[in-house]
Amino acid sequence: MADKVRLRIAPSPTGDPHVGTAYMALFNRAFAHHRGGKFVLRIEDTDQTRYNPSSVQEILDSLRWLGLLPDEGPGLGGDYGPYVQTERRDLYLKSAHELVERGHAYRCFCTRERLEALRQEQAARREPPRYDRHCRDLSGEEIASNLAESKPYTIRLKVPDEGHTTFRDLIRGDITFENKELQDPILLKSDGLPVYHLAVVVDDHYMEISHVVRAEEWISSTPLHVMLYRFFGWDVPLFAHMPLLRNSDRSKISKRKNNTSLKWYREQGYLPEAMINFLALMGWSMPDGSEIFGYADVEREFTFERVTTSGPVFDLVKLTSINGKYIRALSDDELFERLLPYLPEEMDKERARKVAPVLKDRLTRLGEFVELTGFFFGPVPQYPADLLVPKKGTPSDAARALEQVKGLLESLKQPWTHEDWESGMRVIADNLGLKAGDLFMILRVAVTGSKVSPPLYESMEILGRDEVLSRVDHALELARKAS
RNA sequence: GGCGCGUUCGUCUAGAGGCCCAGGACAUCUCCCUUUCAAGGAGAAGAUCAGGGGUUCGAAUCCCCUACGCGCUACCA
Repeated sequence: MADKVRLRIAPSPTGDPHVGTAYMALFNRAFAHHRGGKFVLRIEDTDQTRYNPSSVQEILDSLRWLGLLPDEGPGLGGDYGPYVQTERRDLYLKSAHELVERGHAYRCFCTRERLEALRQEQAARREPPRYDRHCRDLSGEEIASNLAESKPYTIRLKVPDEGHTTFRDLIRGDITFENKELQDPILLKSDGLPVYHLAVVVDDHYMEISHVVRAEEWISSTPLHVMLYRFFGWDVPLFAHMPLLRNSDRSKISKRKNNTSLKWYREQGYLPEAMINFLALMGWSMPDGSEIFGYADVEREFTFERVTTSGPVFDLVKLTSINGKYIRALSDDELFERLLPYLPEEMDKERARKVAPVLKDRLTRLGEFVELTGFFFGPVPQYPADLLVPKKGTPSDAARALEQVKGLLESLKQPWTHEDWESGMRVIADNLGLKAGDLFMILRVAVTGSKVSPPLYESMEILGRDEVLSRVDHALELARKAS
């Protein structure tokens, strides 16, 4: 066994970059780098029907965003390329035929129609669907004549019908399958492209992958892979099957029941470091029990012994909570910088810079900033007059209060801070028989258009005297009309 | 159906025979702080460790059975 440590992720470019890809990238990369090895990206695009051309770039973009870029891969260089499977087809073709020559595989001329009919018969008889090995023992003449007629064929593995295959999983221990349970799977499709099982083994061998770390869903096909390694006469890598991320109903995580696109998380304003932290908590834990930690910690501490065997539910609520913690840990300047990509072009950036710190404790995603701060950047949103009315009061109470507040604010010159007007406000409240809180609430609604807002003092200071006064005027008018 | 992998608070998990009548985090609830909402602080509630058998002086931890969940069972990956 080569002493080099090389790990890989092998996503299919079939759609949006998947959260599961990030999950696997995290642990593969952390382990590889922990051991001073390499982390490789390989694109498994042998299914042309599901191929999506923009996908490779998006996978790369997402990995870069998360800080999980591979050392080798398409567009990244490396000595084991090409890193895209369709560019390696000759290798699979050659390998498959090599297996045929050695008697471990055979050409299958069965048509899809025959296979389909077979499946239906089996279903009708309530038998498990499996290939009947129709072409396994074709005579030399039959094969030759089929070939002469250029009948399309696939190549199938000749699975021994005796014995069993065992492999060691670094997370789960030894796993054994009876060979007779395996069908003769197709290795090479009739279009000459390999099926996953062939491609993954050939590539992992030639790319000198030392540890195959992938999702649990691959356990069932691992004996097949092990068989291939042996038939080829290659060293078998080490395997580790990570638990499968789940929907809340415990089924395998899916687009229908979860946001699986990394693009979505980025657009929503989840911080990459929060994403990593959350993903690392799925099926793994720090030896010291800490729950807020970064990629460097994972890289330093990762071991397969600490990986859980049961599939964790992907809980957006917890992710969001972690995200909030990371946002709060940002300095004001950092927060503003991070916010920039989420702000509309026409937004006043200097004002946004002042607003950001005020929002820090209230933001759970960067993408929330705009909706939470609209009143800072445009007119107050429409609100009904009775929003201004104190709990046990009337519209005319509100109007009276606003008149006095207006007078107070007008008497102040710029620049102004809340120290300038706060005591005056309390006097007004006293005079009107209002609680200070009630009066502040009237002002809050006048200034922000809502009973729920960022802190009043800071908001007013950012808005400035003139803007606040005009909003108070507007509120006063509203209250008077309603009186 | 067959095969495989799993099963500790609602969720993520700690736990590798006695430290556990099970600890932490998120969520929930209460209180404090407070001009709202948050944030922060302090508490509460929440798991007969899936169930049943063993092994052992002693089991969440080891073994067996059952149940349940999930995965695979494609010329998808």
